[in-house]
Amino acid sequence: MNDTENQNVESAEDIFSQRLNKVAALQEAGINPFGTRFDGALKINTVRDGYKADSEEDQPVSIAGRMMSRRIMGNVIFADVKDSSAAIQMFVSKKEIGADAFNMVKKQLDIGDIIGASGNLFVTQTGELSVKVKELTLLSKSMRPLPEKFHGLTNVEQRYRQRYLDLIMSDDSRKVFQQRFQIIREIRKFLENRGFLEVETPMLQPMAGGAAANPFKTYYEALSSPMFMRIAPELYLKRLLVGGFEKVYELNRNFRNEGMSRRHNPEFTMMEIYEAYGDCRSMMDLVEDLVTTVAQNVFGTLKIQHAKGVIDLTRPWKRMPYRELVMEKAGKDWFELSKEQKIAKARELGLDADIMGDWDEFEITNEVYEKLIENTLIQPTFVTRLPAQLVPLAKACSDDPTLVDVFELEINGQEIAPGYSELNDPIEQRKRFVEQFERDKQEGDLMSDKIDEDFLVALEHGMPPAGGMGIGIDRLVMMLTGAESIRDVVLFPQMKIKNN
RNA sequence: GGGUUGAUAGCUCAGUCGGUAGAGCAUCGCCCUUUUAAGGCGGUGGUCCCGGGUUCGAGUCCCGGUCAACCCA
Repeated sequence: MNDTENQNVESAEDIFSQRLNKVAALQEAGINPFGTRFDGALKINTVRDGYKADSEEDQPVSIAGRMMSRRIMGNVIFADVKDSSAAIQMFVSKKEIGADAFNMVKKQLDIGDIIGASGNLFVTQTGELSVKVKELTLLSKSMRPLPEKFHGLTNVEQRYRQRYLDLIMSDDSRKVFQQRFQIIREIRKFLENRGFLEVETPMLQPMAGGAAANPFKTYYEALSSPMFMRIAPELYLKRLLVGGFEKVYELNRNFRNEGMSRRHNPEFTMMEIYEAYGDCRSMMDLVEDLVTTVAQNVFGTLKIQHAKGVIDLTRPWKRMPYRELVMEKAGKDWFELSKEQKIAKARELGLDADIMGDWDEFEITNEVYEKLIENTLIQPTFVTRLPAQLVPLAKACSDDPTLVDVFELEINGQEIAPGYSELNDPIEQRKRFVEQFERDKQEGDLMSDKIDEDFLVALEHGMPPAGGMGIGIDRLVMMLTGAESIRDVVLFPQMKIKNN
């Protein structure tokens, strides 16, 4: 076989096959292409920060990371290496490391390989801080090519399905997730400092209660019994209030068997907080304090830039009764209008009134709220005193039994957190469960086929008055990072299975 | 569930009126000791998302489907 033929055979191979050949060649040369532990590497940002420009002495460093790009200049190679903290340029010269090692780097290494390198820091003619490599160790051969270096991975679908590539290529994307987990850490720290206990309650439940949502259904073989993935931890956390835990929270996954959208993922992270002897006002104070502390600690500011403008989290946040917001939008006399007049007015306001014929009046009012008011609440706003029909698990307002003593925190036109003065009257609670049960049965909702008797028995033993609150962590992260889609703050968002 | 838009090389994208499938990056070979979206010369690489249809001929036109993004419910 002559040289030309050899070249053709080799070049006809795809990239994966070429890399298999390189792996074989490396093993032949006694080099493990999938290396082991590598000690002594500094984080690259530490290396960069530690460089002394005016020093005459050698500045030896050791780094480890992924080779992101490479420029071969004959007998010298420049390569950019990136770790979780930063990137730095390596300078590899034949003179420095010898012909064999140099040829290994030139012929057997690829962009995407994970390497360890040690050498001395210096600055190139063009002013780039670099590591003059004395020793280079292959830590893991990459068998597949990285996305294009300049544009990165822009295919949205692929960024979600192969998140690791997105994380390798996009500093912005990686930063959002680092911020997400910082936010969660700061939340835990904040609550710890205020004496809250983080608890864990069942995700696998015999009945999925605590919210109005469709659960995922599964089956427990050992008990021969259907089970549900939880839609909320609420009813278990309240049992803990009965049990004497006074300040508890849970921060973990909920599951709802509903559609996916820019704002919904079927599994999402929820935090619920309960404080005995508090009410929804103590919860408003708490969440204001919590969110501003977290924003300040993670982002160093209370002003968050969004597509629609700047959200200013500076306290105190606006508190507005629901009815006043509705009257601002739909007229002072809204609540005196008859149902027919309300429908006419709704039509006037631009809503689709044709579908409202068999609605209750509170539903028409709520349509006005949801369609015309909620998305205008960009700056943090506590919407308070909601109609009792909308919120079945809260205490009534002492001065008006048709309203409940709750809030919904709206920021950037989205509901971030609902908070309640929790219902601790077991007789009233039972009444509402029964009403709900009857209503669902009429509507043929098969999911709520029984009442949570265990929970009612717990309440009947006495639950202290309490404030409770839920925060959708994904939406909070969206709000704080300026993300427009929940898929940009969830590492592995749910996707349809793709058959090739 | 409905509407709109999209899917072409590993990645980023062109592809005209229906007539042999293109570029840049990556990759392979050669040159090159301070580059940094390095450069120069020469190659390899395609289930044009899938399945039908129209046509002498389909990446392109028509029908059905899959996946995705956005909007609406």
